[in-house]
Amino acid sequence: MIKELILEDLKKIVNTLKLENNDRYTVEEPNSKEHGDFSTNIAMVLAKLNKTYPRDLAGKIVEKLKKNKHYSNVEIAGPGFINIIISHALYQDILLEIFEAGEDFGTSTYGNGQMVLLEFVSANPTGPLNIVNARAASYGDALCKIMRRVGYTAEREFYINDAGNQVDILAESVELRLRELRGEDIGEFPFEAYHGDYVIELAKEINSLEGNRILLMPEKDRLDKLKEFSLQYIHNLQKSSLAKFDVEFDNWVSEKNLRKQGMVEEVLSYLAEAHCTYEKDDAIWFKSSEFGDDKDRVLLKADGTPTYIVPDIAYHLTKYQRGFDVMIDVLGPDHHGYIPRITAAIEALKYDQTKLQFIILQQVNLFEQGEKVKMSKRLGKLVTMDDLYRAVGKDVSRFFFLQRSTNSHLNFDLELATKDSNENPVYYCQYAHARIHSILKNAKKLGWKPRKSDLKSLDLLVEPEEMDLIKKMSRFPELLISIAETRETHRLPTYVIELAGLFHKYYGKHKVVDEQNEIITRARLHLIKIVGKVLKMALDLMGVSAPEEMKQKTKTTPKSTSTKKKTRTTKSSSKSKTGTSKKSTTTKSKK
RNA sequence: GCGCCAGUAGCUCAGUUGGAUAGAGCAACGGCCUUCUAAGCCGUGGGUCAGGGGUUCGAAUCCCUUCUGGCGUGCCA
Repeated sequence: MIKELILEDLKKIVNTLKLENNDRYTVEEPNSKEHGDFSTNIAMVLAKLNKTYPRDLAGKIVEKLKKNKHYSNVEIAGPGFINIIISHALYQDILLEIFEAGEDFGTSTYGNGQMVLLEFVSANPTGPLNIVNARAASYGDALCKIMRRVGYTAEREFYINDAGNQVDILAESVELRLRELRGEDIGEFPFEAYHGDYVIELAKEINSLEGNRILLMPEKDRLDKLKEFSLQYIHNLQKSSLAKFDVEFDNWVSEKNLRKQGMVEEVLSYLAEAHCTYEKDDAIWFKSSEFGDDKDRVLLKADGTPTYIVPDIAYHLTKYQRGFDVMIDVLGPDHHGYIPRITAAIEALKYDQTKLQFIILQQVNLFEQGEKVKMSKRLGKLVTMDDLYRAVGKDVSRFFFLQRSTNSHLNFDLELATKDSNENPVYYCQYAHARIHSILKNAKKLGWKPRKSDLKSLDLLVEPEEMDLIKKMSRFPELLISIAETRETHRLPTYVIELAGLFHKYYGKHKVVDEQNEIITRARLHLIKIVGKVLKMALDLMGVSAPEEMKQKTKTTPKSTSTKKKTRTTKSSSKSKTGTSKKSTTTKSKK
């Protein structure tokens, strides 16, 4: 909001001064307060072009900027930066704008209604969702919400690989467990089979519903029945895990259905028609190396069955056929080799490849007692999304996952998160929101509720901390746009932490409710109420709740052994017994 | 071997796409609760931005190169 304003003013000045322009200059928020509220490098960028020195050019621009009432001070600094201090009046106007925007604050038409398809999670239906799936769910859902907010028409889609080799193995695994359950000796459980406990649970479920009826069926019927049952069971399992995270999908696409519709054969014939296939060693190959892949890929195995590539290509063709402008695949870390294969096919079939984009979510490493937890689906050793939910809950998980940029590995210390969640920034943000509501409640007791007529006295807000809050809020709309553009959702949690921090600071320094001064109290109530709304909006977009009061869990029973309590007691004891603190410092200095 | 990603404070990570003295949380240390919720605030210490070279007014950021870690490189999905 403010940035755009300054950029516009600069543009006008460039015109009136008849400067050569390359539009390369920017307006930034300097990290040091001494450099003003905003600063621009325009003089440095345009100096050479206009055959002058940065500081000379800056002087001319500053002269013009100074005439604008929006800026209370403008000065030249360093090699030719122009530092701008925004007037209180402009901040107050912006606060009013934010108030008037209400629930629509941050919404925009930036996306122009473009149709976006977000595919994420898409886990194999052979087991419960794991930690990476949880990360994908948190990411995809948040990105979808943000993109909708800035004017895209976005849909969330889950592609179910409910056909192929892995499903056969699942059915066989279940059968073995079922036989075992009914007292048969199955020998050693095969290495290839799925070892997770959920397979045993699944078998129990079948046993209680069907007894040994299925086992008596002829082999083909038996496996089909087991397959069908298992897929449904696991699908429900996955769906319920997602529901706990408040993640819902708009579409579920089944590979099995695509195959039924003859898509596999269609893709094979399309590629053949495009002269992109050949036969070798009894298999049909795709000349993907001609389209940027490392090597050619098998489409149809020697045994006549298709590889996973074929239905996956088919699936992506349906995305194109459904008319999306942008299609985003959110993939796990082990799937980046998959990208050139799919894009090769898209290119071979002459679809617009630029519409298909990929986001790779890097690995999630779990740590327990300082050691990395090895996870293996095959061996059934995995930490599930449900485990995570039980350990830390939805809010902490989602916040945590969103905080990291997609292409950095994420180390998740499960023990730490389970033991004590105080160090989670989630609480810091939620607490800010709860504090605001608490203040509003207290003001209400005095009969002071924010009224529309109070808006006239917003000019009483002049404290630097108040300006900081407004400034931070004013950047919310552009932040959402830039997140939608870059798909970097991790910038939202960062923003919330910053805004919450500014509020906590404000809270510490200024008392909002001043019984002696109703007018200023009312102005401040408006301010914090708006801050609360922006916090809530941002948290909503992340799928994190914004409670109006915090459960005071540290102040409960004396039995409670939370770390916070411990640190507090040690602190107070070191206060009273100075000896202990001295001891600890000496032991430290020895190191 | 080749490809993708990463390497920033003791730990976990940001760093507004090339800007000024590199930040936050946790951990450590010191202070602040008869005052709107101390899950908070204020202060202190902590850095060879993996190493080297280059590009320019200016580099954690861009280019080259070396090292380290993760992943991929299936007629598995």
